[in-house]
Amino acid sequence: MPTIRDVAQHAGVAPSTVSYVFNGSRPISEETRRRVQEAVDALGYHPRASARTLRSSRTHVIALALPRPAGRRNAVDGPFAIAVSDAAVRLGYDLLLTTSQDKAEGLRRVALSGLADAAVLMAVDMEDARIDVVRELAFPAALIGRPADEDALPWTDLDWEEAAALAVRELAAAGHREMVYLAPTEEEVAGRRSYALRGIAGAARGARGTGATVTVAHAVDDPAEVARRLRGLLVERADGGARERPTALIVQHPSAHHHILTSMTDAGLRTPEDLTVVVIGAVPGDLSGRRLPRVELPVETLAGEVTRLAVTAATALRENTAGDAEAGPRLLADTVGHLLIAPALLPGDTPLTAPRA
Amino acid sequence: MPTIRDVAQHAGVAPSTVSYVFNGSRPISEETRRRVQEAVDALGYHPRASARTLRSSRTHVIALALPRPAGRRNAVDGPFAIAVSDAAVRLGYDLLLTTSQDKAEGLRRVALSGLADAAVLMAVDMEDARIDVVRELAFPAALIGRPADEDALPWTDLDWEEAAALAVRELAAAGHREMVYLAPTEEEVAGRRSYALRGIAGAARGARGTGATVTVAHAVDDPAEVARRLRGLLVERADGGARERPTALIVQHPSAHHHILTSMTDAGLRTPEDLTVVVIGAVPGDLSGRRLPRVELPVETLAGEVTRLAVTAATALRENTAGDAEAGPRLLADTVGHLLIAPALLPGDTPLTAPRA
DNA sequence: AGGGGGCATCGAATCGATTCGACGAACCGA
DNA sequence: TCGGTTCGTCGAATCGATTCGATGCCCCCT
Repeated sequence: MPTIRDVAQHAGVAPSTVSYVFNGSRPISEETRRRVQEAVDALGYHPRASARTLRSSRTHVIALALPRPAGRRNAVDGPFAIAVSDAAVRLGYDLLLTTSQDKAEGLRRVALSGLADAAVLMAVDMEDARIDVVRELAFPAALIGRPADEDALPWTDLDWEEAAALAVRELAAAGHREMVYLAPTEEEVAGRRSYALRGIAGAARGARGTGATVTVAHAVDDPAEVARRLRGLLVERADGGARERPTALIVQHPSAHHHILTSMTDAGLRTPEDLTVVVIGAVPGDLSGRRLPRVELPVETLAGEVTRLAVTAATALRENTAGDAEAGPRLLADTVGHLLIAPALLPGDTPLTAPRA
Repeated sequence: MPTIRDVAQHAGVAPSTVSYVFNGSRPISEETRRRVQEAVDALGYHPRASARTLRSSRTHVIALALPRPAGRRNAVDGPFAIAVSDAAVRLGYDLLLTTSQDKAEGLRRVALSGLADAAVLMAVDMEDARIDVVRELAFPAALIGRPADEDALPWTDLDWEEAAALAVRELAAAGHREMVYLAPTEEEVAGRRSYALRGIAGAARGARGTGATVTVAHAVDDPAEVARRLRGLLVERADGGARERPTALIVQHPSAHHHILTSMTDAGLRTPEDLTVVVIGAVPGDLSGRRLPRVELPVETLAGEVTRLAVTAATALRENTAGDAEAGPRLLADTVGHLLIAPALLPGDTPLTAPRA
């Protein structure tokens, strides 16, 4: 494998000159540039990433920290990982995928061994151990998901609260009085997953002042069990009919999106005849069955923005901490900012209007 | 950030001694080992990956080459990527995710710049440009998917042909005479995707000698269109009833798995009353609706094996080419071997037996 | 004619680990 | 007591780039 010395020799210049040709940090004459380029082509030269990194302490790699709570499979992790990778490539970075059972361990190792310039943190909890890790190490990072402490690090997220509120408001405006909010699983709520708590809060907020009532139920991964819960809420009516029968269902759990129609069929319910169904957080292009009204999760947008935020943080840290050891943590704290994506309620094949009175 | 020199100084030994403590390549006294360990803990030392790599030319990174044909979203890519990452971590490697529109470009860059020790290639076509790239560069690689040239590189795959044949045979044995094989999309067949071609071939093979007839139809991503095709094949009967009505449906397209039940509902078909449905290549735990009889795609197994193959190839190449420049390509050609996973037909909630005569 | 200032390039130091040859000490057998 | 091992450690070279100070050259202005 040829090195920069070989190229220099072949072109009749010094190695440093070849380096300048590559990264343009000093002026180079057109003639020299051409000769170097010829040598590069002739020898098939490609710079060794490790040498480059060792000297310049830049890796051109972004780490994606993907926590993997044992056994759980998440429908959105994969698309997100791929979208972040695409975004990174567009910005001239490669992506290192860090999955570890222990949420913080892999991330700490990657940061300490200098494998990446910045990190993107997925599936953020309200209080997330990884946030403490990157702050302690003064490692540039950006989050997909809105943490409780909004000023700790740059982040971007869909405005889940407004998404849920929007769905409730629109359904109320269309005449629904009783709705069911099928929220993420109880485990996710107990784990203080940001999007789960905010979605539920938004549903309550959206109902306020409309006169509509929203009952929160929790999803499970098993379609049959979802069907059973739906039946309990919508058909058998535990309260014996003291309240009106719900006419709208809002589904936030990603794994339930896939099979909600099947679960409804199992429960003996049809849409839109018996129930208007709105999906929140649908992965674009991933909707099973008929196109339901929905708020999509803007995967590409979020991935693009979070990657940009991470790169910006890395750049800011590199440029502003030269010679100032204290600047790092301070900088990460108030750098770069946040981006909350406003939800849009997309129409489906079925209307929002309430089923017959 | 402390370096190996700082640790050496703190422990009162030479840097080389610290290195030996870390990677155990020479005997170290218990006393020295303890002192070094203390210094490491006291200073919070962690070796810099780039320096390590530069000197030893080992990265402890595996690249995952994930081709992204523009616009197509694949339900299995994400789970595979995550599973390969898990497997890599278990073997002491990190995973670099390489997605590029142009299938070979990212891979070539990663190999040439020495970012990884080996590559795992996903979504392999029968003839795949990336195979030529890694062979040309003598870069250790293993494939998920069975290429036409089986001896070019190590690979592992589900035996799709046998999976389809198995499903057909079992259905025939249960009394079905006419079946529909809902295969991957026409684009995938035209692109010579390995699993698509082999599945279709297997369906034909499985029918041989059983007296059963298998009609191949192609899936599409749009559930409504799938419903229309099912109706054409199973209800409206283009041939005007010259043949018996199909009683079994085998679904191989991963995106159709999600919504096959909804599509059937739309087509006015029920299972098992009207039609026995078998799914091939289901992602474990991802089945929507009732648990249909199925051959699962052993994602964890395949990911684990392909990672092992890639690491083995890297090790073999490193150990056997010392001083022998010609050995590389030759070694990759006949090293390590293949692993074809035998399919298992898992029972669902519904039996395989034919609907009423 | 002489001095000042850019421009283009060179040479050498440097990043932080690994690895190999050498060397002192301890131990063994003859 | 002496030569030969073995064990544990050291020192120095090395991997392949980047980066900075120095330098030569040409041009322009006074």
